[in-house]
Order: sequence, then structure tokens, then C-alpha cells
Amino acid sequence: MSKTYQPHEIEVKWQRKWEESQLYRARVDWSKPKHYAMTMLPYPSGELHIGHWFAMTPSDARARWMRMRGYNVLFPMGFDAFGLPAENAAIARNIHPWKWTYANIEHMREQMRSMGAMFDWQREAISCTPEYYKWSEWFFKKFYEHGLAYRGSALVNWSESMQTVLANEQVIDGKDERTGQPVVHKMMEQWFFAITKYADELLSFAGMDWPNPIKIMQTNWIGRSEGARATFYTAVGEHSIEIYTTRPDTLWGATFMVLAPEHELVDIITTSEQRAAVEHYIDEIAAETEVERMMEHREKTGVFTGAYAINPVNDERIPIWIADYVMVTYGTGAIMAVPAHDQRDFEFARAYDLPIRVVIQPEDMDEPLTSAAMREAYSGTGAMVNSDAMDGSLSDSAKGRANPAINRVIDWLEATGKGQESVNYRLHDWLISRQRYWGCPIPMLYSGDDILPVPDAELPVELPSDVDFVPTGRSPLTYHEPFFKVDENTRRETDTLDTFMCSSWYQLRYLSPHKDDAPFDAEEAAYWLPVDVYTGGAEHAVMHLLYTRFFNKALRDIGIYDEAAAAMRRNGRDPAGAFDEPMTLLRNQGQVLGGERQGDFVLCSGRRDGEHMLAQRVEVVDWNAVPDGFDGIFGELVNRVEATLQVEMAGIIHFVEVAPDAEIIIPDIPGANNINQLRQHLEIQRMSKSKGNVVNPDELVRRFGADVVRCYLMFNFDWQKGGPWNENNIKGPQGWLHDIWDIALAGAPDCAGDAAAERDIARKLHQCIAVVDRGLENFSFNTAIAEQMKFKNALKDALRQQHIGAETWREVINAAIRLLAPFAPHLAEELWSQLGWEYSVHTQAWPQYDAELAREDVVDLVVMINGKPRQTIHVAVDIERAQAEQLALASAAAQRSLAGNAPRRVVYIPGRNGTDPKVNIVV
RNA sequence: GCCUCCGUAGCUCAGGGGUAGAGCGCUCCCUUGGUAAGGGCGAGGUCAUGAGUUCAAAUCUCAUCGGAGGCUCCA
Repeated sequence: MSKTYQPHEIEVKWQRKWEESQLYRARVDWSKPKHYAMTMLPYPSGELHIGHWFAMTPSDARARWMRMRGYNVLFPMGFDAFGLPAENAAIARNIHPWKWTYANIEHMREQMRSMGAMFDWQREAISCTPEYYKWSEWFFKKFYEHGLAYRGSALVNWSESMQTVLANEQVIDGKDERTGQPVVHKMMEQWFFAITKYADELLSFAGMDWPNPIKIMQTNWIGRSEGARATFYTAVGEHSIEIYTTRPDTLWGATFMVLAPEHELVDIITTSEQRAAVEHYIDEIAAETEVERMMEHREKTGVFTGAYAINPVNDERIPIWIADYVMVTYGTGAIMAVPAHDQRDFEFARAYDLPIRVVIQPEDMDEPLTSAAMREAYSGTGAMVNSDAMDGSLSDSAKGRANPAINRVIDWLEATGKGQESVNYRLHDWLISRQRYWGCPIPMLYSGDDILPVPDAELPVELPSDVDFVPTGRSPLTYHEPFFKVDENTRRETDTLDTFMCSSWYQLRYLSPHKDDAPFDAEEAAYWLPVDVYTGGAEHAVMHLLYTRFFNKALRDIGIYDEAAAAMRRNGRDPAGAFDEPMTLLRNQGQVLGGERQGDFVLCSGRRDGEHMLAQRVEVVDWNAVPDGFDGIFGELVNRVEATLQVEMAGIIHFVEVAPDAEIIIPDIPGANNINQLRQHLEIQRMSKSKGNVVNPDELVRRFGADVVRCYLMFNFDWQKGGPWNENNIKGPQGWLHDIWDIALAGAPDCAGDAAAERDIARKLHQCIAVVDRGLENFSFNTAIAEQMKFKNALKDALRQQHIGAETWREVINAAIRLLAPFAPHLAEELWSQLGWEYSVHTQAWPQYDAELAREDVVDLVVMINGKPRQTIHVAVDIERAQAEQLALASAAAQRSLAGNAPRRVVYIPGRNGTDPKVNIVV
């Protein structure tokens, strides 16, 4: 063999060749089936990390496989390029967001090229370019014209740290999802998208092959519930208070009402005697952060307003309280409290000594349930009691109208005009205003009291480039007069759009990224849409993935797809349903986590006080190499906070404060050492710069080559789960690719070939094809590679034995390289070329699985006694039942066990697809 | 608290009513002109635990324990 596998010598070469020959250019071709594969577009943070590789290269392998199977594949890439980091960089380093962003994009694009992915770069879309955001603005206008975008006043999430409002989806546990800083609630005038109009349709996932957890998360997020609304009037005055309840069958048990502290009527109905108490409570609540308010198991608090309401169903006078356990953002912000049958109301009633009245008599209880006996609310099934004409109605566990009692009460409420059936959603309209500069402008004007859209001819409203980035916390647009001042009476909107708006439609922009008279080309859309395979992280479950579904449905209803539908019909494709969902199949990759790492084993000496020490000397030694008589603290360095080391000795964490002038000795690092160089224990956790466990893909490519990195990522993890990084395991795929190189270039054996051996290698090849196909189909890249490793071992054996003829050998190698091509595209291309086959391996047909060739001829008949395997007998694969049973009964194992007796039972299990036939003899 | 998913070799993972599998790692041997390498042999598993169904359970059912993710005063 002349030469070993040298990835660097071939990878860049082929990347250039592929680009020159436009190998991955995707063009509409109605004569071929289409396949639109897409991975979530990255934010141009500046550096590609291993997570990008993990998300993109397996998706690339699958797209390549589809292509070889005869599909016309579109696999585009772009950048979600608006967002805060660019603006922060502008403030911190006085570099314009555009320059920062574009420099990052150029760098990352180069890094991505090293993946050897089949991205069609001519379709690249970048959301922060005017040619892109012109159409984001245009879509906003379309939404506005169709009543799907509106300006409204709402209690919004305000992030102090970012000086902007956030969507509900961007707030987690009362904290800003990105910065982790608490958010406060503020009433503000903002722009919204009417996503709630689509709530019901978004709950249907018909025909969508999406992961169950995502569907569940979206369903939970939308939070549909069925019930009724009823109107209560205040006992004095004319104020009506609407409540929403899922349990209208318990209306007669309402013994008080509770309003959210922020409810608009609170101020109006509060009596003068109670005003001070109410205001004090509201101030207290306002001072609490959202986080505190959401703490679990907190005591219920509230205060009486002094006002009373009349329960419409029984004209009872009940007190109106306010309490923070009622959320102004859910339902109507007001509830009827039924302490007997709602746990929260029960706790509140007990805390403030409010009456509790049973209105559902538990089914399995003979004695009437009394409030005094209750230790918790009863929410089970039973018959309505104390409810006038409704008494006796059965309330079962069903929700909404399906529950007989609820059904009857709703009918009655509607007949008497006291209330009506109502469906409620947890989902709110999508708040899309952001008080930031680096986002898509909202193309609206304020003229006097009028709100006007910017005319289409003036789109895009471009972001001014000559703004000052000063850390005032305000968007530079708000004091850039040439931008916001249109004329004396007209001011331009200075808020910008949530970047999720830009990423809600990028799958359309890829179709024709530079088109300037429409957001996308209808002919392209007719062919490519919808996206067939979408891959990305599950963290976007209720944000991007819900938004883009909404966006798509809105576009469909506005008629944006009409032209594309017509083009479909012209080409003989039925557009029915084609635009209902943007992505028909979704898969989430897991996360590559930082690997676990042992901390340094240290010996610390100094002044010791139990588990504490002020150390004058810290030495790193081999694991457990503690000198005899050492009386300091020793063990693994598990953590360090500034100058204090946490050292685990005998299972107990000891705290070692290192004196500023202490001597630190680290044998592996020459010269004078300092405390920062000590290596601390790392748990398996997310990679992050601050933890020092980040893996740099450029470095890996340099050391191992892109194909090895690709294969390592696909092989060493369950793609949909992810897992901890363990670089030792990279040797597996590396050795595999080196072996493939050697085997492929070893040349055909110089022999006539043995028929049985050739049959055997063909069988193994086709068994391998079946597994690789199934692996790629199911995103089980690891199994697809493991199977090829196995096949490689078979090839290696065959090469050693020299019993395969030249012709068969070439065919087998040819197929093996095609199987390899999606995974290690450079290596496969190089081998294909060196063996003299025509460019390119990536345009070859995928090896076709042949069940007949994969079939075993001889199998082992397993003789089992009482279900335990005892003996095997070689038999033909197509053995008949009678013969198998006869052979089994005659076997030594059976004879021994039966000892002359007749078997109690004989069970024959035929072999099917690869498994051996079995006979179980029960004695 | 509720909902999903998952517990198989030291590690990462396949499989899945009918003989327990792969890669890496590990042991030992060989090679020392592919050398931060190559070749060969081998060891390693009560398939989390307990019960049930079955001729037969790692596989199906139920319970328990453990892990991951999501939701959570949602009226």
C-alpha cells in the first residue's frame, strides 16, 4: 500500500471541486420527486460550535442519502441574524451591528464549508439584510390588513436587564429566558399577532410526523379548557364582573369571589374602609418579583375589598376579595371561589375563615359531606346538591359539555342569560414589539390619532446606519430624528419586530433569496413546499415551532400561497393540504454535553482547622499518591470559588483557602503556577466557555479531518438524545475510515473466487444495506455506522482469505463506498475517484437492498427444553415444521430430557427475517 | 404535584416474546520500516427491582426504585 488515509489532503480538494461543479445546486425538476430538508438556521454568534456540527452533519448525511435514492434534494442554510448580541457588541465595542454580524457570518460560513455538507449556498438567506426584511415588513402589513396584527394595551413582561418587552414564551419561571434576570409586569401599548385565532387549529397535529413531546408541549402551552363564563354584579353599584370557570356545576357553592390584584375593577369597588389595606396589599404584590410569586407551597394571601357581589344563580351576597393566586393574565382575571371543590379556594377559605359549602355529594359516600369534615377540597365525581333545580345532576370526571352536570348547567345559564359556554386558552396573542434597534422595523406610522402602514412602494423601511450606540437602555431609533420624524405630524414606529418573526418564514425565502418583487417564487414553492424534514433543538418547542406553524396558517388564509397552489395544479400536483403545515416531519437532536473530567488530585498544607485550611502550599500529584505521614488536606479538586478550593477527602468537601503567596506546584505545567491553572472536577453538563469544557470543531477537523468528526458525532451518540463528549471514542470512527481506505485501495484479490464466499459477502452487504437504510430512515445514525463497521470487518476477513473473485470484489467495494458516501462524503469521493469511477459518488444510485441476497441459506435450529436453549442443529433455511419437530425430538438434548417419556407439548417457532427456527419441547 | 420518555457489557448505544449484540475501552499475545501505530486471542451482562401473563419474558402488564425533559396557583 502506497499511502495512508490523509483527510487533509483530500477534504479541501473535494470541497472546491463540489463547489466548482455546482454539485449541490438544487433546481426545480418536476420529473423527479422532491425532498426539502432543512435544519434550524443558526444565529451568527461568531463561532461554530460542536452543537452546530451535531445538528447539521447528520441531517446532511440523511439529505445525501435521500438524494442518492433518487430524490431532488434542497438542503439550504442561512442565518437568523437580527438579535441582541449584535447590539450589545455595538454598545460594548462601538462596532456597528451590521459589521459585527456580517463578519461573523463570513467566518461561520467558512467554518461550515469544512463540514462538507451539501448546502446549496446560492440559496443562502440572511434575515438582517434589507432584501430579506423587506418581506418581513411586508408580511407584517399583510397581517395588519387582515386583522392578524394589532396594537393593543396589555400587561407585558418587561425585562429591566434588556430594556425591552418579551413574549410570554421568552419568560421562564418569571425570568428572562436568555439573561436569567427577573421580569416585571407593565401595562404597555404594543403590537401583537393574533395567534389565539389559530389556537384550535394549532392543537391539531393531523398528518404531522412530529415528536410526541413537542406536540404535548405545544398542547400544554395552548392550554385549551372548556367551561362557562358567568356575570356577577356587585351588590351596590352597577359593576359587572365576568368570571370563567371549568366547573359551572359548582356555581351554587361559590361563597366568595376573588379578583386578581391587577384587575381593573379593584380600584373602583374597594370601599373606603378597606382601601388602605387593599392598596397596601397591591404594593406588596408589586414589589414581589414574578419569581417569588410563583414559589411553590406558599401560603395563600389576600385582602377583602369591602365590596360584595350577587351570585347570579342563587342571588346570594358574597364578599369580593383580591388575592395573588388569581392571575390577571388567565381567563377573566376574576374567579368565583368554590372552596368545597377547588383546592386553592379551599386553602384560601381556611386561611381567612370564609364559608365552605358542599354542592357535589361524593358518589361513594352515604353520609352527606360536610364542610367541617373536609381536610381538602373534593374534586371527584358526585351528584349536585344544594343547587336548587340542578340537584341530582351527575358530575362525572368528564370535562366541558361531556359532563352531564356541566352540560345541564350551561344550558340553564344560556337559557336564563346568566352566562354562556366558553372555551379558554392559556395561550396569549404573540407580543412582537421589541424596544431594540437591531431588528426588523415595524412598517407603521403614527399620524395624529391614526395608525397608518408604510406604503408598499416605500418598503423596506431600512434601519439607519448612522445611529449612536450609547448604553441609555433605549433603542437608538427613538432619538434618531431622521428615522422617526416623517413630517411635523407623523412619527415612525421605533420598535422593531421580535426576531422569531423573521425566522417564522425563512423556509420560504430559501426558495428564492434574492427575489425582489415577492417574498418567494411561486414556481419554486409549488415544487419544494412543504418542508419534508426539519431538524433542530427541542428548546424551540413552544416558540419558533409554534410561531412558524401559526405564521404559515396565516399566510395560507391571507392567500399568499394561491399562486403556488395554481402552479402545483399546472404541474399535476394536488395542492390540497400542502400549505396547512410548514414542516411535515420534525426531529429533535439531543445536546452534546461537556464530558466528565476528574479534577486534579491535590495535597494542601498549611494551617488546618477541621475541614478548613489556610494553605501555604498546594501540590498536584498522581491520583492518591499521598506521601506517608502527610497530615494536610488531600483529594480531588471538585470546585473552586476565587481563592477557595473545595477538595473532596474521604467523601467530605473540605475548604482550602489558598494564601495569596502560597506555592502552587503543577508538574505538567512548567514554571511558576497559579491557582487558575488547577483543574477542577467537571460534571456532565452543558458546554460553556465559563466552564472551560467547550469543544472546538475547527481544532477537531484539523486533528482528525471532517469525515472523522462527522462519523464520530453520528456514531457515538443517539442523535435524538445527545450525551457527554468523550474524545477517546473518536478512535472508533477514525480507525473505521482508515480501514476502509486500506481495504478499498488494496486492490481486488487475485483469484478466481469461491462461490460460497462470494455468496456470503453479498449476503453480508445486503444485510448491511438494510440496517443502514433503517438507521437513516429513523435518524439512528449510530446503528447505520455500527453496521458498516461490522461489514468492514467482514471485508477485511475476506481480503485476508483471498477467496473473492476480482469482479465480485469490485462490485462489493463499489457498493460499500456508496454506502459510506452520506457519512464520509470526502473519503467516499476520493476512493471513488481513485478506483476510477466516474465523478461523483454523490450522484450515484444508492445500493438497492435485495432480500433474496440477504437471506441466509443455512440456519441453526434451536432445540429448547422448557424454554431453555439446549442444542442447535444446522438446517436449511426453509425447513418445514414437521421435519424441524422430528429433528428436535430426535436430538440428543431432547432424548436426554424426555428419557423415554412423551413430551407434554411441542412448540414450533418458524425462523423469520434473520432469526433461527426453534422447537420448544415441554417435558 | 401532573404529563412524556428512558434504565441492556467499564463507556456510548442497538435489539426486543424464542441462543444477549456492535463500536470503543480493557486483559493477554504478536509486530516494532504505517509507530501518539498495526495484527491476533480473550474476558466482561440476574438486560434497574419485584410480581403477573406465557410452553417460553431482557422483551408484554402492573407496581416499586432511579434518571432526563416538559408543565405547574391555569380557575
